Amino acid sequence: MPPVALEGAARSTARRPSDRRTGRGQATCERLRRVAACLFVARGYAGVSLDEIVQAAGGSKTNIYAFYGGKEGLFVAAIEDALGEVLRPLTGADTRGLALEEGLTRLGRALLDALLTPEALALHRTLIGETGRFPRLGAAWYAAGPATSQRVLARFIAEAGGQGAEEAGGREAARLARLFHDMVAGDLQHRALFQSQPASADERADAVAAAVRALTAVMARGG
Amino acid sequence: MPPVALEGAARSTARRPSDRRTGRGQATCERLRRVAACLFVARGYAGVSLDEIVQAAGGSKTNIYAFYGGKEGLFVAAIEDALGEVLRPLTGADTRGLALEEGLTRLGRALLDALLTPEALALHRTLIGETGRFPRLGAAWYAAGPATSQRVLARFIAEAGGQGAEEAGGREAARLARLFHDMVAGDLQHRALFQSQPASADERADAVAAAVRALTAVMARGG
DNA sequence: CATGAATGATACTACCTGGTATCATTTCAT
DNA sequence: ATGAAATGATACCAGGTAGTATCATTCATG
Repeated sequence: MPPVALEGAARSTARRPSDRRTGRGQATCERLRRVAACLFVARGYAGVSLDEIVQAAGGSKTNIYAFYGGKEGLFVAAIEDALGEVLRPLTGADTRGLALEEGLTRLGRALLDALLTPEALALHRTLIGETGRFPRLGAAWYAAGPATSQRVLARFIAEAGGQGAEEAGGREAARLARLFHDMVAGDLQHRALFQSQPASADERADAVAAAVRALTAVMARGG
Repeated sequence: MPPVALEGAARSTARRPSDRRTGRGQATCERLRRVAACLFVARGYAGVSLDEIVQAAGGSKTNIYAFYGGKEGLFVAAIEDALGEVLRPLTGADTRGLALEEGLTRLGRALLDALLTPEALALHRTLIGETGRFPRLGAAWYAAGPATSQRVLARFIAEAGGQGAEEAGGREAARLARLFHDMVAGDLQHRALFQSQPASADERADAVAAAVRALTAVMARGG
């Protein structure tokens, strides 16, 4: 999946003196975005100052205002960059030809591993706090996160789902995917976000196993 | 459920010139906390200044430092106040004697109605952003939120749960409660938090119905 | 190589905010 | 009633930050 596009909003306020940009300029532009992403994700929008970003990345505030139009533009561009990375392991998982339970287990573990990464959790925290100021980012996060996960899961369920799933078409697979997604991620994600308890590998495996059993039960009985 | 106690941490930095407090003092102390709760919940810790709180609530910054020790103390006290209110409708729901599906439906709707309240969503957003600075508040939120919901659900499931549930004791009921909780709340809460789409009454009813069907399927088949 | 634009370093400006100090006013116990 | 303590209003301080301006330096292109 390509990174979600926010071009219009992000760049609208940016003053582009011209499109002739030096190679050096291009490089610092990207360096600023990368460094800003790390800092913003780790400490939130208000917790990072432009001076700090510049000091860590090189270049100068001149670049930030020329390229991104200001702090908000840089924030949007930086977060936008970071979004695509979060679910990489899930979207990259190969489940072709696997049996239902085996594939669900593999996808569930990949999902948990992706969601409970320190980076994913930090991004989640940062984003949720700024959804009011940057609604587009919130929508982009949902699209890149839960929506993407559910799509991947639904595709596999529709393929491997035997009896009940294919009858009602993709609609039913999507519903099952959402249930599975929430059963796998819900509680462990909450605990990680609020209690700072990382959830051991055993707990993750248990959660996935429980969700797999539950989903197969639902499918067998026509939930 | 009593409001979660954070006395030690919250008040530790507060300078109490003495315990003789005027009636007027007591009143403004509470007024400050109430007003601060509204503002903090709506706009986050960094988004509200002490001057603004004082201007809205009356009194003066002197009170804040005398009663709460500073901005952080006031924040903790204010959020602590707000926590108890969130799940009131769920903990107050009466499901005695109801059949399994009927009770689950009622509890599920109460849960969604509580979680998707604008105030609950705002509180969620504010808290998640400040979990790093105030870990105790994050834990308190989990205890007052998901943990409490799951306990209420588990109790009902253990009572009404017929065949499978009581065999394995409360352990199994707790597992089922967690699955149900996550199936009901997971996706709609995510969408509300990130997409600012409030989820219509129909969507809520559908989500609850799907979760109820799924849980009964799991219980019938021994998930 | 020369020139003008792009970039970098830096200083500066408003502005805001948490926290403290000051002093007038109110409250309450005696 | 009265005086000490609590409270309120206000001004002030120190620190920090987004954004702008300035000017030297570097780059790309003819």
